[in-house]
Amino acid sequence: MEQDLKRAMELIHRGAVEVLDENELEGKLKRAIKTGIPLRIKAGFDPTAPDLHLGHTVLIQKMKHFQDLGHHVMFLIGDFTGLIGDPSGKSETRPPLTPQQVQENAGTYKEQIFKILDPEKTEVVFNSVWMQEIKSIDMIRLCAKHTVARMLERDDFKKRFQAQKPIGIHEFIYPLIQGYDSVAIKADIELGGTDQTFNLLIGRQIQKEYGQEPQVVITMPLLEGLDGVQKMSKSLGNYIGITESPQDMFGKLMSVSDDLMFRYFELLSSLDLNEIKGLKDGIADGRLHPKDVKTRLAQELVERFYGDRAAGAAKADFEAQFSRGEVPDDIPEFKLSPDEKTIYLPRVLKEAGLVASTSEARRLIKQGAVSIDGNKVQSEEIEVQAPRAVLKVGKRRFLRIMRR
RNA sequence: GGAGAGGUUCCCGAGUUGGCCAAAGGGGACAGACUGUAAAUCUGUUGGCGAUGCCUUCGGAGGUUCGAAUCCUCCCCUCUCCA
Repeated sequence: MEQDLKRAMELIHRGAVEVLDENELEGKLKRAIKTGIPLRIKAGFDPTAPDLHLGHTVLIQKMKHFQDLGHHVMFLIGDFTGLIGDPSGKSETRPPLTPQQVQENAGTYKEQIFKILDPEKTEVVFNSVWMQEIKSIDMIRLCAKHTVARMLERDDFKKRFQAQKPIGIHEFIYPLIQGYDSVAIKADIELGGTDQTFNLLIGRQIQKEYGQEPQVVITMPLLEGLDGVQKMSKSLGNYIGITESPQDMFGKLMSVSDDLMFRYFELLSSLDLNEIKGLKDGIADGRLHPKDVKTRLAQELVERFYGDRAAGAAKADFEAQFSRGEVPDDIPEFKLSPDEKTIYLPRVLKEAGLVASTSEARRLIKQGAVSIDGNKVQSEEIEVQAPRAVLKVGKRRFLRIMRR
């Protein structure tokens, strides 16, 4: 019993930022071990963005830990709260998703999360199920359990309030509903990113109001995106999606800064902290080259989603393209008619989707960013003699020109 | 309901005695040099168009004018104070 508890506490704490409250967690775990009744673990997700990225996996890995410890993991899809949009300053009330869309998104979610979680042990729930039924008067009673002053304690609201930015009343409802979800599913523990701390804590309070034992809140760090500063998110475009190709995943990982690489090691890899420290020291005293260490990270993560064969291939492709400057095999093609002797490059680049506009193409040509078969292109109108030629724009955009 | 401030290009933010404004500056992004597709640094680009010009942009719709982001009218939205 002591052994089990210790093991559980260790695993649960790995990577976690905060556990509120430690004693309550221990109490719940003890009870679960004693009675054999698993704890109910809640984690909520937005219904509109079923494109999971590595940032999400930090949380999903933690869910997995609980699963491994034998607890009941509930993957909550906030299809009702999704209509409000989590307050972030720019979010707005969103048009309702149709039941079909919700189901589709849920299906996509499942495909993705089951790369990590055990489908047999994961319950997927939708908060529209109980929120759809709630009566207006009950909604108002729910609102009555919180005050504006306390709502304004939330960092995001506080900042906007002080900056005189608009705050919609409906945005106050979001945390309340999220809290009510915990009541509805009788959550013992809720997991979330540190940005969710406020919402998660409201869950505790609301549960108490409804006569339940308050959930334990465990927050996980937010993974920085590729820029190394802002949190990884699709809308910022600084993400690595878990459904991206092994090549893209590998390449994006190789492009992160050395500092960020260690953050990724810490939050995403399965290496223990001592090993990571060893790598860091190795680089510091020159025994290891940072690039090799980064390669190891990229390989491990690609392997997790695609297996070692694909990871090896991704690595080989990467080195061929960037270390040796070779042209990748799998590049888009553009077919010329046999009588076309010269081509107007901006048009071709635009039609092939390598640039957004002919103006952009012209600028890039002027800047020396475009080459054909390794030779820099000087003019917009070029002759193509060989039956096939490779156009390159910047470092990673390729196009094969072929004759029909 | 009343009074005031404000809505500018991807973002922030100049510009409102009408022309010199496709619109300063910063950020981001992209490209070039240097490299390890790292960081840092330096340089350039950053509405569209087969293009020394033309077209579309400054919350929306009209109007004044040879000419409007800049002036007038109405409308929409945000914030502050008062009630």
